[in-house]
Amino acid sequence: MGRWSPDAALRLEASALSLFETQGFAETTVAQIAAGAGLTTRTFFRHFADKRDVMFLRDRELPLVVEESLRGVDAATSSADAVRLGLEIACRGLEPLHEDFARRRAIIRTEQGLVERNLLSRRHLAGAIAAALVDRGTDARDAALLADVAAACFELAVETWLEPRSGRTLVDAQADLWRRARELFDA
Amino acid sequence: MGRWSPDAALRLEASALSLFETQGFAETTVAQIAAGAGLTTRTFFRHFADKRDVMFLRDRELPLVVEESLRGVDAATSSADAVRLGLEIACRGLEPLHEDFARRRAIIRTEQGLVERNLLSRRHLAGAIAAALVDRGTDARDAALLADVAAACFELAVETWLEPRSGRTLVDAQADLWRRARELFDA
DNA sequence: GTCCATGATGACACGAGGTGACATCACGAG
DNA sequence: CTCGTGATGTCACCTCGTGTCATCATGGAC
Repeated sequence: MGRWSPDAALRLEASALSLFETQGFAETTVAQIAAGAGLTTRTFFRHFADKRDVMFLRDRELPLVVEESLRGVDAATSSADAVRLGLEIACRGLEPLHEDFARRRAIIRTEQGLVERNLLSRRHLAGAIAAALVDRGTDARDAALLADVAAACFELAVETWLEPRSGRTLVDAQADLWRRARELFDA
Repeated sequence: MGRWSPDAALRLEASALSLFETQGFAETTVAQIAAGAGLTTRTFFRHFADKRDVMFLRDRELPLVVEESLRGVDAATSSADAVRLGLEIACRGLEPLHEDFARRRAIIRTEQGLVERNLLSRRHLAGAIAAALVDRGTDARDAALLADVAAACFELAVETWLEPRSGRTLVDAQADLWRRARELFDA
């Protein structure tokens, strides 16, 4: 590997998060972020595709986790239930990160560019879900539809989960929304 | 108003579309787009927030149209059916624009930044739907969920509609997906 | 122990995106 | 005719993001 701290990306993320919180996203320069991590601008862009990307480091593995979880679900389960269960398993691992998610969410909300990037992150999640569904035999079009709905549920669940003093679990909020979706369709 | 052609934005859009098709998005400069429309770079940014935005000029009024359509639906109709019907009405107006949508979609697919921006456009649509639902008495959380699902259906319907030689109507594809979504939930 | 391949980082130059401030110029109202 | 208005042009400027090459510590080959 090399002698350099193996956590350059993490240091950059911490520096960015702190600066964005105090000065705002637009008012913060990539050079400042890099300096805060003891690195240079050029190195920042070796770890992140662009300035916004530093806010989504933690989201990179989520699609992989969900895909993995989904593969572990009994093959006899219906597509819809499989997605619900797979997502539930993945959600359990996120519960301890509540504080971190809340900080990042607060920043994301302040900038349209970050909202956009968050939507892309959500789409990557939907893509992973759809891929896993196709692998277990679901029709491609159905998989895309179901994955999109699932990603929407996930997003709204996160929103509820992060509400100050909501006291609710991510898994719980997720299950609730899933139930609600079914009711809305039956009505 | 002034003597200047009132269609500066349209000229810029046409110039951009043409250049993106021949050279690609990344290889095209805002200065080139502006020159193609007989304008300057500065003027481009008076009409569009950024370089990507020029591809979404036509999407600006869609949320308004959908919101309008949704308000016209009988108040006794269920939320889910209201959204489906409102979207169907709006879709009818888009049918003649098939060619235009296809051109833009082909370009959007080539660039992640444009895909992102397209997701934001879709979110604006969802926001408008949710707002209209809340106005007719739907619970806010249910409205957000339903609007997100509707936007997902719309997106996938557009995708099907634009498939070469699909021969399908946008309204038809939309209805089909809506039906499919219900079936997937019941399974 | 020495030498070398490797991989992360630094240094530098540069094009392009995007904005603020001020000038310009044609039109319509009076 | 004059003046206000609104869209555009001009210029300066900063930041983003990338290509390119140099640097330097590490681990393995010998």
